[in-house]
Amino acid sequence: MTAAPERRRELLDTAAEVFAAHGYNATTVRRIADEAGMLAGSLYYHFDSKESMLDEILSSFLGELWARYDAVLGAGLGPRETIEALVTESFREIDRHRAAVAIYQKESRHLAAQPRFHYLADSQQKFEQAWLGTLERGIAARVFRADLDIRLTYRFVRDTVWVAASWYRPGGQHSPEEIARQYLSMVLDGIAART
Amino acid sequence: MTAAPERRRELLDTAAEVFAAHGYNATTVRRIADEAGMLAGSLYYHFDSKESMLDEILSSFLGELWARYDAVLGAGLGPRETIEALVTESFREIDRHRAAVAIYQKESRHLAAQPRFHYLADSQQKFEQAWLGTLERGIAARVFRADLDIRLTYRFVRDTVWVAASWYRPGGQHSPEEIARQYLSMVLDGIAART
Amino acid sequence: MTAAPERRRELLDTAAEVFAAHGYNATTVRRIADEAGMLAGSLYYHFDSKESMLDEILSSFLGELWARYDAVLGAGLGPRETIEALVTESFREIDRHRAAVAIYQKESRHLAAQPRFHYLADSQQKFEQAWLGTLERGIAARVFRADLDIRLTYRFVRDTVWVAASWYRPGGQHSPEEIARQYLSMVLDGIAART
Amino acid sequence: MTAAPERRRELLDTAAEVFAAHGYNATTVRRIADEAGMLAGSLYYHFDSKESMLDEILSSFLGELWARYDAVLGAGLGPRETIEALVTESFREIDRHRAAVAIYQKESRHLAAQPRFHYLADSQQKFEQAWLGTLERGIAARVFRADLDIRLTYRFVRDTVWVAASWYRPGGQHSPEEIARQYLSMVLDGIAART
DNA sequence: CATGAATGAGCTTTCATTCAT
DNA sequence: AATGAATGAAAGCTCATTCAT
Repeated sequence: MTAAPERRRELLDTAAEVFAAHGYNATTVRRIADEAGMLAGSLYYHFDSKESMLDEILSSFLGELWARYDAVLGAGLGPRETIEALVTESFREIDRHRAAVAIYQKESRHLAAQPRFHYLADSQQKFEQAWLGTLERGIAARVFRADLDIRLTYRFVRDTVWVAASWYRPGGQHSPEEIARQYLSMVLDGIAART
Repeated sequence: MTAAPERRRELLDTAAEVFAAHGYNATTVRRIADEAGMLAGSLYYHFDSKESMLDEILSSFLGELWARYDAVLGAGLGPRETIEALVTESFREIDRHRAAVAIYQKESRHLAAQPRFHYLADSQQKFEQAWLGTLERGIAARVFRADLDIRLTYRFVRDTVWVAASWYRPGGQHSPEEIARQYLSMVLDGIAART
Repeated sequence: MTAAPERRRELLDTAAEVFAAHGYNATTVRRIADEAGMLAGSLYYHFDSKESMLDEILSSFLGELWARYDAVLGAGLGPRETIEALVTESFREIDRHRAAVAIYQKESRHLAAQPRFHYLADSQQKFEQAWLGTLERGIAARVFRADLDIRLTYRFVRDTVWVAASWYRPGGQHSPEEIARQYLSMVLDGIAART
Repeated sequence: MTAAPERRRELLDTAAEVFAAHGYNATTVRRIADEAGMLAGSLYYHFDSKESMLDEILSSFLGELWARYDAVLGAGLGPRETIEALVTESFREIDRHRAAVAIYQKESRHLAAQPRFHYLADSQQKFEQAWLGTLERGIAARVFRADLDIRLTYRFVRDTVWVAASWYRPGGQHSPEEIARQYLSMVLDGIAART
C-alpha cells in the first residue's frame, strides 16, 4: 500500500522520459521496460496499457498545473501581475515535469480527438478563457496595447511559453524564475531598444 | 518522364498533409495511398520508401526556404530590417508549405540524429548563426536591448515564429504579411502599453 | 473480382477445419496460416480478424441452413413429415459443412452473449419455435405421444441430431439420407422391439 | 494435512464451474483465483498447474462414475434393465457433478490425444464396450430391434444422455430420476404415438 | 502505372508460472 | 497459506515493403 504508488510513479517517470524523447507512437513498450530494468510484459502488472500510462502522465500533470493556475486566477491580481504569475508558474511546471510538458506539447492536439483524452480539449478551452479574459481586462485597463489582434496575441504568448519545454533542461544555468523574468520582459516590453 | 515530376509533387503534397495531421510515425503508407486514390504498393513505383517521401518533403522545403533567407541575408539590410524580412519570409513559407513546416516542427529534433537527415541539423545551425549574428549586430548598433540573454532571445524569436505553423490555416482572414506585421510588433515592442 | 471470393472460401474452409478440430480459442492464427500455406500476417489481407473469420463461417452456415429449413416449414407438410424433412436437411447440412456445424455446436452457447454473435441466439430461438410448434401440432393430431414433457422432447430430438456432427465424417459408408432414416426410426419408434 | 483435502475440493469445484462456463482454454487462472477469493499465484500452493486442476476434476469424476457403472454392470441385470440403470446413473452423475460432465463433454475429444489424459480414451473404449455388449445381448434376446445399425444406435444413446449436461441445472423442477424415466421412454419406445 | 497478394519483422498484450517475503 | 512482483513465451495484429501480373 505504501510502496505501490511510489513504484507507479517511478515507472511513469521513466515512461514520460521516453515518450518525450522519441514521441508516443515511436516509443515501444519494450523500450520503456528496458529503461525500467524489467521485461515488457511486466509493465502490465502495473498498468492496463501503454495508453493508460500516457493518460496518467498527462492527467496528473494537468491536475497539478490547474491547482496552481486556479490559485493564481483566484488571487485577485491585476492583469499584468496575473500574466506574470501564470508565466512563472508555467516555467516552474516545465522545470518540475519537463517530460510531461513536452509530451503534452507534441501529442495533445491529436489526442484530444479521442474520448479518453477529451479532458485535454477541456483544459485547452479553460486555458484560452483564462488568458483571453486577462488580456481583455488588461486592454480595458490600458495596461496592454489595444492595437493588437487579441487572438493572435493569445496564441503568441501561449506558444511562446510552452515551446520552451522542448529545449529546457532542468538543472541548467537559469532557474525557472529567471527564465520567466526574461521571457516576460521580452513579451511585455519587446526586444527592441527604447529610444 | 515529363509528367512524372508533377505526379510526384501531387503525391508528396498529399503525404505531407497526412504526415502533418497525424504525425509521421502514426501515418501509414496505406493512408497516404488512400488519400491519393491508389493502393499502398503503388506508391513504391514513385518512391523508394516512406522515409524517402519525408526526406523529399523536408529537403525541398528547406531548399526553398534557404533560397529566400540567403537573399535576405545578402541584401545588406540593417539588423532590425533583417529580422523583419526573415520573419516575413518565414510566414510566407508557412503560407506556402504549411504541412512541411508543421512536420519540420514536430519531427526535426529526433530526425536530425539520423545520418540521412543530418542536413536538418546543419540547417538548424546555419539558422542559429544567422539569427544570433543579426541580434548581436543589432545590440551593438543599440537597435536591440542589451540587457537580455542572447541565446534565450534567439529561442524566443525562433519559436515565436515557427509555432504559428501549428495553428495557421492558409486562406484565413489574415495574410501572411499581416500576421508577420503583428508578430513583429509584439516581438519588437512588446504587448505592454507604452506609458 | 472472380478469384477473390473463391480464395476467401478456401481460407474459410481451412480455418473452419482447424477451429473444429482444436476449438476456436485453442486455434492460433498461425496454425490456420500454416495449414493454408502462408504466413500469419497474410491472413489479414483477407480478413479483419480471427473473430471475423469465425463470424463469416457461422453466419454463412446459418444462412444456408435457414434457407432450407424455411423451405421445409413453408411446404405445408404434416407434423411427422415436417420432422422427417427437418432432420434430413440437418444431416445433409452436416454432410456439407461438418466443420461449421461442429464449431456451432461447441462455441455457440458462449458466443451468443456477445453482441456481434447475437444472431446465434436469434437463430436458436427461431429453431426452438419451429420444433416446439411442430411437436405441438403433432400431439394435437395424435401423431406424437401426449405423455411426454414437450420441452424435454424438444431437447432430446434437437441434441440427437446435432451431436452427430461430432463424429460424422463425410464420405463414410452411410449417406446423410441413410443416417437420417436410421435416426428418425429410433427417435420416432424407439429402440425397443415391438412385442 | 487434514484440512487440506477439503480446501482442494472447494477450489476444484470453483475451477470446474469456471471451466464449464467459459471453456478450459478461455478460462484464466486469474479468473479462478478471483472466484476463490485469492490471487492467481496462490493457487500454485495447492496445485501444480492449471492442467493438473483439469486432470483432477476429470479423473475424480470418471472414478466415481465407473464405480457406479461397474456396480450396475456386475449386477447381472437383463439388457433392458442394464440400459435403464446406466442411463439413470448417468443422470444422477450429471446432477452431482454437472460442471465436470460439461467439461468432459466439451474437452475430452482433443484432450484424449495427450498422454496425460489417455485415461479419457481408455474410459471411452470401456464405455463403448459396455454399451455395445449390452445392445448386442438385447438384440439377441429380441428385447431391442434388430434392424438398426448397432454402432449408430450406440452413438445415438450415448450422446443423447450426455448432451443433457449442457442444459441441465441441478435443483430444477425435474429430479434426475424423472428425467431419466422420460429419456428412457423416448429412447426405448420413440416419440411417435402407437397406433 | 497500378493491382493484388504476400512477406517478415516487430508491436502491444495476455497469461501460466515462479519465487522471495 | 497467501501476496506482490516479476518472467518468458506466445498470441493477435499492423505495417512497410516486394513483386509477378
